[in-house]
Amino acid sequence: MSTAAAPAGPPLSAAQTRVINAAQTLFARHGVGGTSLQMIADELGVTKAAVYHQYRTKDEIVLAAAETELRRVQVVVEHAEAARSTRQARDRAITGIVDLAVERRHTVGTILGDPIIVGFFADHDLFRDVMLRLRHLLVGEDAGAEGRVRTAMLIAATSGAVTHPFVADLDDDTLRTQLLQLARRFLGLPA
Amino acid sequence: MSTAAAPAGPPLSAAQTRVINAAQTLFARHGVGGTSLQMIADELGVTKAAVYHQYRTKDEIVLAAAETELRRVQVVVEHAEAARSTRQARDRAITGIVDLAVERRHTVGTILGDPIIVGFFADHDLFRDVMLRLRHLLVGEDAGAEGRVRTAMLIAATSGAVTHPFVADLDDDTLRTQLLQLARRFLGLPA
DNA sequence: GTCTATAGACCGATAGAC
DNA sequence: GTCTATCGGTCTATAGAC
Repeated sequence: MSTAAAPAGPPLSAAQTRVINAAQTLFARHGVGGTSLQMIADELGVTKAAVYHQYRTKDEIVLAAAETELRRVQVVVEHAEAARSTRQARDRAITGIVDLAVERRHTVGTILGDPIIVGFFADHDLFRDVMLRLRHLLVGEDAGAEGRVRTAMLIAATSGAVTHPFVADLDDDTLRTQLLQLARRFLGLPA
Repeated sequence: MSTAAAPAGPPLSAAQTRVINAAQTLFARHGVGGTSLQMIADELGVTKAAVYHQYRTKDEIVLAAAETELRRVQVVVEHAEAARSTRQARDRAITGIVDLAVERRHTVGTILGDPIIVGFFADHDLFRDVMLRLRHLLVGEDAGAEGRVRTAMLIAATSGAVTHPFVADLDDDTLRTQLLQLARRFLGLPA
């Protein structure tokens, strides 16, 4: 359905994956700027030097953590693009991002909203590519300001609502059901 | 229409207001954890000691910055509660938060989403009070999970969408018009 | 209300042994 | 791949002069 973009970087080693997982947890809890390499090392039970063996700078860790999150969205987009009809594609896209937001409700919102990561993504080719493809799936060919605002609202609503205190005591299934239903309605789709 | 809550704290002096304004700008750009007192002092053209003369700790600055933002929402809520009909009240609420989000599109999203500020608000009485009253205005008496998710989505969509790259090149008026229209539709109101 | 100067902890990052 | 030890710099916060 479209030329698949190359992955954002080489696959992560097991040790790198552990570093990124710890970093994402801490980024969500303290923000990117409030998370130190010492905290990441402590979370893993190793020393800072061991972390520096996997990544040469903190910025590399931040970028890898952001791209790991982005790649989850990329997978959803590519699965949707492989659908047989535009109706099914849109359905897969909306279900996929809702699932992702609920599954990662304690991390996704805060990480993607962090100003440092927003800055990293501002000139990030893969980020732009994935977002454009997601928008195409959700609202079709560029519908001007209305389509852009609508997509931005849906993405912000989905990834942001899951961290709101109002929904803190809802279990994952309830949250997912409600999010999906309201997201569909927002796009003017049949429930 | 309801018992007005007391303000979150004493009014700010002119010097304190300058500190908080500088802090909010930097929080939005670098995150709360990534903003130092030195950066705030530099932004104001004074030394750190001068800033410490206004606030005794960095936490006090963070809290005051968060409460300043919260109080803007409180003003919107109280103006809406003073309406003569529930229909007018809901209209004022939705218009007010959209206006607020657009007016402060470069700060509001990142500040209210920052994990450190989310933590401050987790046990914050005024925050809870204002959010509950806002929910009551938007979706009426507690409608269970559906009403909670709906309110969380609308708040996240409004405050989060304004920072999304998709809308970066839209002028304030266009953004406000589209946001308002889509927010109304999301609540099932006539356009 | 602003300054200089400083204390003590922690920051990101590196060197080199095992 | 992990460690100890260390570098220079920045952090929050305070003391005290003007």
